[in-house]
Amino acid sequence: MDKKPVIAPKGRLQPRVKIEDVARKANVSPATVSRVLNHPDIVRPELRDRVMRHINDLAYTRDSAARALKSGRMRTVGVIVPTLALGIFAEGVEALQNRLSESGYTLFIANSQYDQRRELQELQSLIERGIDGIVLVGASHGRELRSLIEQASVPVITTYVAKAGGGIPAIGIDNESATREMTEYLLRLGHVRFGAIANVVAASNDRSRARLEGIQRALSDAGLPLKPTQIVKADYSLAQGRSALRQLLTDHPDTTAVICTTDTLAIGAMAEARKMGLAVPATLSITGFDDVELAAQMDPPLTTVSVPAAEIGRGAADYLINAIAGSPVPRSVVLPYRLVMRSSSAPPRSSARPARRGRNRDH
Amino acid sequence: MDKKPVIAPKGRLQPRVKIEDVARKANVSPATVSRVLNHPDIVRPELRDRVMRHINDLAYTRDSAARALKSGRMRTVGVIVPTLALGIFAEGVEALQNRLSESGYTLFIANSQYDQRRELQELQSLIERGIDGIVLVGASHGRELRSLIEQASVPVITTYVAKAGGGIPAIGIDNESATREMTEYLLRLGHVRFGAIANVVAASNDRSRARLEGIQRALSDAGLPLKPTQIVKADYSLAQGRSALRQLLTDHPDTTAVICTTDTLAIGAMAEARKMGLAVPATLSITGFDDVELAAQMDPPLTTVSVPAAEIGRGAADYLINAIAGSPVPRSVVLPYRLVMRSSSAPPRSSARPARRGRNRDH
DNA sequence: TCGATTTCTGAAATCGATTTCAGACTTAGG
DNA sequence: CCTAAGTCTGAAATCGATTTCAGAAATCGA
Repeated sequence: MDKKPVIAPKGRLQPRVKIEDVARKANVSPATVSRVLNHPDIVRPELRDRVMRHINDLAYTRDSAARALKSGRMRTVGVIVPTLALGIFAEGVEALQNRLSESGYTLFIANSQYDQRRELQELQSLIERGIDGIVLVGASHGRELRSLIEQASVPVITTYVAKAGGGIPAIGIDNESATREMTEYLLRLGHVRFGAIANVVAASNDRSRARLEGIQRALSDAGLPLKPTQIVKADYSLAQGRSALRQLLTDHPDTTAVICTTDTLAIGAMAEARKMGLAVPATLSITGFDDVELAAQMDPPLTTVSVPAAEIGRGAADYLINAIAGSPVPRSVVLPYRLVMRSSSAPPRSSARPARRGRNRDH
Repeated sequence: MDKKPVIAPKGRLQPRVKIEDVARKANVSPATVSRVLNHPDIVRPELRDRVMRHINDLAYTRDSAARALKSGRMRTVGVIVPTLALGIFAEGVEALQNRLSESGYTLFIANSQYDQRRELQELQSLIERGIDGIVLVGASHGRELRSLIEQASVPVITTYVAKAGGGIPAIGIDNESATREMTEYLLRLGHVRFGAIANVVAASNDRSRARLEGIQRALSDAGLPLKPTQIVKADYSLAQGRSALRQLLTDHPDTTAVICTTDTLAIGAMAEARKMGLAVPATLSITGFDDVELAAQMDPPLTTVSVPAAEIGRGAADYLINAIAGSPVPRSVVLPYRLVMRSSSAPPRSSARPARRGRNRDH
């Protein structure tokens, strides 16, 4: 009664259909079957159809290991993101996968939890798997990682940043410039007393660090440099946004504008502001970064910076596909971000100097 | 001046270090090197160390394609999710990847956009890649897909549901039971006039369909079956939650409780309720499903069902690792969900019959 | 010291698909 | 009708690591 198929202990139970089986059935050589599959145009149509029928009949699929061995190409790309919990990374990965899939590539995924050591391990494992290309996130990558990539001579691109060191090409936005612009916008509205909430705790989060620098630079240039207590460092979470705002307003009750380096922090800050009875934007302007789906639905809708995550993912895919094929590729791609002015920001109630025009609220 | 390394056009530029190179350097045969790597214990220690040194010197890593070809094992698992945009799937995938990585497996990822045809294509592609196991989502899978899996005799598990047809094992929660409980809770609070907002538009979203059925069943059992106009079908988005609520209240202005099949819809509904000047929960109770991070931070915090996504991901990984190794595996695993009573739900203002006790608000 | 075990190591076959090379067949031109 | 050019197809080598099988070396007992 050996009816129930035992789970194959070593090799497969029903020996896989091989190219030779198809060849025999179709009365041709394995070479011809291979040609039908790989270069259909060089096989006589009627023969091609006949072989095709048998391929379908037997439900034959090529063994990718054998294929990869012979061709040296795995048709596989790997991506290492800090985490998938952030919608912005998930969106990028999804776009990346979709574009790769269209070109017959399959995507390995790994996550580093913002830990450079883990990133290195995962990369090692991916390289051993013979990936043809690798997508990273951010600009902070250790020397070891770079030399590993170089040694493996695998095309690489890093994402979500405008440039990265070590000769690694990048595709993304200029984070510093984005917050600089955002800050300048708030300055133009008439704000003078700022606070910043930044998730710069994780060592490898260069993006948020760049964003914080953008804020600082703009304010320094305006002659209003931030004091350390005007900057609250946080981890990434909504709850941290809440506590950060509370702390900020404890130290500086007269703050009129709070710039956050992520929407999550900003949303947390807004929730806390509401709880503290502060009207947004009347008494407090709050801005975020990322433009997550929820940002537009907040009450009031959140002023933020929109990051073209899907475009980044697609761009990274295209870059690698070209690089793998040996086509020329750009050094780096800087994508435009978009400042999205919504109603969580407005001129301060009692502006030091009156806003330039009467109803210059937003937009 | 051929200094700048041209991107390898066909094969690798610097020919990969092979096992034979190591063998030659160490003055042994390739077989010995292989043994050092795979069965170190059967090689004389001093020889083993010598070979090891050369392996490190040459930075040799095995070609995984050749290895997979010979052994028939890729040490690779694939997952197909509807989308990564939903935090709940992203969280599950992350946990899945982490657990797999610990066991030396690498994860292929693909997404179906709730399209069964795409799911089938991606699966086909994954199977051709020789994956050792596959993780799916949900219970609606076409016959074709099931026969493909059977034919490939690849271990499979489906996630986020308590059971699936076609002999596919599952790990997840009982969605129908969860909404049934949620509905019964609202009934106990004294609600009589219900509305449901369900994202059942996508053909393959069996989870939300099960959730809707749970609501319907509970209300039928209570003698309050939902009329078709009391059910608003939506796609998955916050904006749809808004418009759904508006439509629901247009048709049934006296509704006191709205049950949504996802938090996103519920959050949209809450936003719209606020805009319409309806107090939540005083005049309208709203509940969600998923317990996304934001749910607890809403104002008022959202009553919802918590789904153990990370546990599902880990469980799926463990299942496959065992199944691949030939170890015995459970038929299915039903994980507990958790009803999280927060303040978006309360007894109706003018309950048909008074709530059983005076201050039976929630929890 | 010699033969019998036991322990290690190496030669060679193998996994399955791809591709070169050359041969067989078809078609066109004279 | 025959040769030349062109079109297809098949035999066999190849990719790199693993593993069987058998032989060489080392160990042990007598």
